[in-house]
Amino acid sequence: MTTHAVQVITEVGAIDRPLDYLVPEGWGTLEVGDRVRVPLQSRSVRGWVIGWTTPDDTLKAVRTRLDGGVTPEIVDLARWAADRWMAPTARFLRTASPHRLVRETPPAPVAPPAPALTDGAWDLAPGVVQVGPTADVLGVVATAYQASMARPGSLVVVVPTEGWAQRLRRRLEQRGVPVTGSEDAQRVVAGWPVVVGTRSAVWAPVPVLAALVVLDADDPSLVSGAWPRWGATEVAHRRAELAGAPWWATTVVPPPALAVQVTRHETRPALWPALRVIDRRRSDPHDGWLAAEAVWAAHQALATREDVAVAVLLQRLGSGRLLACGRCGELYRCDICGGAEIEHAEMVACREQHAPRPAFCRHCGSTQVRRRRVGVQGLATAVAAQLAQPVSVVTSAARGEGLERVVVGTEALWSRVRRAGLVIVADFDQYLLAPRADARREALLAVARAGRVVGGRGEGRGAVILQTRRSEDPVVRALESGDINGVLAEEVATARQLGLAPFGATATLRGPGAAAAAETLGHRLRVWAGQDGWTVWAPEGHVLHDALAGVALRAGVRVDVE
DNA sequence: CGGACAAGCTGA
DNA sequence: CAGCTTGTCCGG
Repeated sequence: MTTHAVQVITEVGAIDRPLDYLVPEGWGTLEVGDRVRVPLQSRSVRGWVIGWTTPDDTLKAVRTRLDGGVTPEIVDLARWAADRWMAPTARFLRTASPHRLVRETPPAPVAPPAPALTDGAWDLAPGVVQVGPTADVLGVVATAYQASMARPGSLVVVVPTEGWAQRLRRRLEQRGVPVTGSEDAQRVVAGWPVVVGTRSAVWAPVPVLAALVVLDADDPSLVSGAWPRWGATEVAHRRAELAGAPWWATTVVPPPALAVQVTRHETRPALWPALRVIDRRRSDPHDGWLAAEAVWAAHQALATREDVAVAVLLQRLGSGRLLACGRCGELYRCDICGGAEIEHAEMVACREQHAPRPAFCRHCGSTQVRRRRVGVQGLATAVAAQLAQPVSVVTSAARGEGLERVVVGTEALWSRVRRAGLVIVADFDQYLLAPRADARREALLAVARAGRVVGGRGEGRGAVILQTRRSEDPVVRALESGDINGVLAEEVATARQLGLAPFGATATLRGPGAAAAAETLGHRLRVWAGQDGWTVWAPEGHVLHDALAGVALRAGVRVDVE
């Protein structure tokens, strides 16, 4: 059968519907997913074939056929994602399409048995596996590789960072597995047995998908930072479903939406780091930034480790402000939300202004207030003085060349420090009291990341020190025990109560037209104003979706579907 | 997105 | 009423 006309999605995102074009005589067939150049008014734009249609002599003809197309399966996936995140299909097709042109395709090797890998397989049924932070998840990859060998096609592995992808590729190569990066378009299109890459790798246009793995599925870098805010874990789930392929995901601190999908727990206390909690209400107020016990532990680590010995973590840059009682050391916290209170005129109140009140300590009644200004730079100076050691500062802005043996920084330091003898979380309360819904999860994640750097509990391993004024907090208690499931269950319960994902759906409207759109939606759904937009809530995803259908993709309104 | 075209404003 | 800006529409 000869194909005479095709439906094309163009790169012009604002159109976001297929336009029909004739296929010139003698071209043979165009396939779904092929890239083409087509005329559009006076322009010539690129696009993707997404289907066939009946020819009509009013139609214009396809100009040229281009390299670098995708598979029909990816076209389906992109259309699903466009619906899910209310964004143009072309956005996702572009993410999926090879960036460099495919010249010639080398034949892909056949996936060989790799005993050095598969002997370590965990033998898990497909699903979401909760693991401890220091677990070696190569066992999950091995399980998936074994499963992929029993089927035609490629195993695609998605990890949060490029560094992790490189290390994983090296380990797989050493075990005799033919592996390629997702950026190597030639090999991906040729159907290499294993493809490893970061977020966008979930779109890798391998000819046939045999199995899929997402490692650290809860990592925020698996969600796009820019609009549309699509998440690789959800895309992976859907892609595996569409392809009928098994998929695995690992998670250390699953958010509620992922926690309810966990099918297996491979976590135990030994996989969490050894923890020391220093309650600063009970330590000497003259100690300075680091409590005496933390200084002592730091000197121990410096004496026993050659490389980076001590990493001191502080969550935020200059902006963090906390009030504490000048007499008993109790923190000023909101009665209603538990968030940190800061000064507003003559009163103190949390960031949401729930219950402004005069400044006095709830614990001891003292009106003596100590203001604590928090910043990495100031902390670094103080730590250098306390330890009498040179200190490196690592933030997302400032990342020096070589590192001293003591490193002070924000979360950005994890990208520089892979091993350390000791991690000191200078002010764990900044996590616990952060005015955000997932503050407790972030707190757990911070310790999980620290754990990866110091190792699990055991002889000769490092430790994590938490400096806090809330040693009785359930999060601190859970981390001490090495079992966070109680806290995770609480988070799920809270999400259920508040109607957060997966028990409800929210989207944020931004841009000049957002206020008007929010006004209209307010008749049917709950709508409230946030810091930089309007949040719309519905009890179910499809209700929200139907309501937003008229708003999304309209000029002046940008919709972020969470 | 970006071109086409209509409607509105300005100056002589 | 030419010449320019601003807004709305629409593409195969």
